[in-house]
Amino acid sequence: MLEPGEPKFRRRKAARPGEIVEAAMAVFAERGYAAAGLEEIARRAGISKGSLYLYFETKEEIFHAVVAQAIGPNIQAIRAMIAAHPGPLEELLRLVAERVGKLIETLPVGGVLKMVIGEAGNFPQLARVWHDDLVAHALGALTDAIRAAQQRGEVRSGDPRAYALEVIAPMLLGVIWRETFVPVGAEPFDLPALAHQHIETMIDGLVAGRPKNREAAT
Amino acid sequence: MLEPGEPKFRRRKAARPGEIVEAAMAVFAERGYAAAGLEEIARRAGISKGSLYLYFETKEEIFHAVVAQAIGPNIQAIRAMIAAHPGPLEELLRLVAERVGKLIETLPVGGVLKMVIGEAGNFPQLARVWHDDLVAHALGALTDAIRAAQQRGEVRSGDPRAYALEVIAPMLLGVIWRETFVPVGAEPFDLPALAHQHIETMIDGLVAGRPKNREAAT
DNA sequence: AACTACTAACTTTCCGGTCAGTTATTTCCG
DNA sequence: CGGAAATAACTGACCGGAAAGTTAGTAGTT
Repeated sequence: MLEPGEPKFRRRKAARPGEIVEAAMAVFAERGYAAAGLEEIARRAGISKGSLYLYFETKEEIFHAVVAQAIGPNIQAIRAMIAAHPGPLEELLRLVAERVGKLIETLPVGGVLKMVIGEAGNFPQLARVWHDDLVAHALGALTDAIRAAQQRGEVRSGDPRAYALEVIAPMLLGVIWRETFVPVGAEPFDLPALAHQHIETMIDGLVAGRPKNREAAT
Repeated sequence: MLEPGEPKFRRRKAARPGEIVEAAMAVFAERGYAAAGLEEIARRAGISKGSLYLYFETKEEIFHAVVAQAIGPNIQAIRAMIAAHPGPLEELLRLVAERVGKLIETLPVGGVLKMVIGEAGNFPQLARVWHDDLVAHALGALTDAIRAAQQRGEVRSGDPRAYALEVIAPMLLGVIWRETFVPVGAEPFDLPALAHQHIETMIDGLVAGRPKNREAAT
């Protein structure tokens, strides 16, 4: 099991926190906060439970780090989308669909989303951070873009914030579906295809003075 | 505190199970499964912890009862909608919007939804029941209606199951929003209004050979 | 040889579950 | 009809296990 010259551990102070957060994200996503054991997080991170406490004070602090880490890259993606949206709304929506469709396929955002939803009652400050730093930004940017398009006469009237929710909801629910029901035998959704189809539907429903597509594009 | 003739408890065998399930639903919805304490459930139900075990074997059984109870009335609502859908798709969609918009305002379905999402990893059989008995029915019925409308040439081509998800997603996400982010200060959505606006948007996007609304209706 | 990242066994706390005893209610008998 | 005996709904103190958190000592590293 252990080679003679093989040390039974290595000192790698710098690399530990990242490894711990990554392992914790996986376990939290699978089990939820309460049912996630520190022993298992430590095992997956390749260290002992005691070592966790060299880098984090409590379990809750690990949880915070996981949520914070899940926010970071997404903020980047949102800023990038905002920066690229001066054109007509159609373009922005298609861009959103493509980016979001790919993001949710790759990043483990689904598991974290489940956690935040499930633990919002127990850790309100966490839900607040997630909302203020990520969700409100994303929804706000989209709302602003839709409101601007309305003022240009490009989009029908109606609550722009509600329109923004309508745009992103199927993708998010698709992620939740994948995490919740697919493991118990439900038919999965092709998320990028869903995103694409939904945006085309919404464009035909939203955009004023535009000939409707007869066929949904591939 | 206690009047002389006032008994310190009453024997009300018949009424207990319902009261327990109702109290448990509230606590589970607030705290999630693991963080919900039997002591608190008992307190809110007006009995002692020991009495819980006169009516349920384990905590998990209480949890199952809560989920089952949350499914029941919704199944009724779905069957009613299916029964009333022979007309054109527009009518069905408006009916769905109205029913769902009202259901989610009144029933505590949001809390249960949170639970099922959050605990799907720990109780797969629960997620399976929820899916098979409720979600798959609802989505399937809507998918069938959309597919039929496509065959009548009433609705554009595309994956009908994805269209069904697109239709219901904003309402569900609105409920999740209310349960997750509104308590920490997020702007709430007017759910019936959201449902109505979304259906009108989807109709304009989905239905073929139909003049588009210029204005979103009230 | 000094330093400290790291481990593993330990302590503490909490909570689901149990049970012996208590009290409201019903039944039965005088 | 009234009071005592029987019944079972109910309580609350207790138990055991699991998991968060601690620490004394070990072993890589410099």
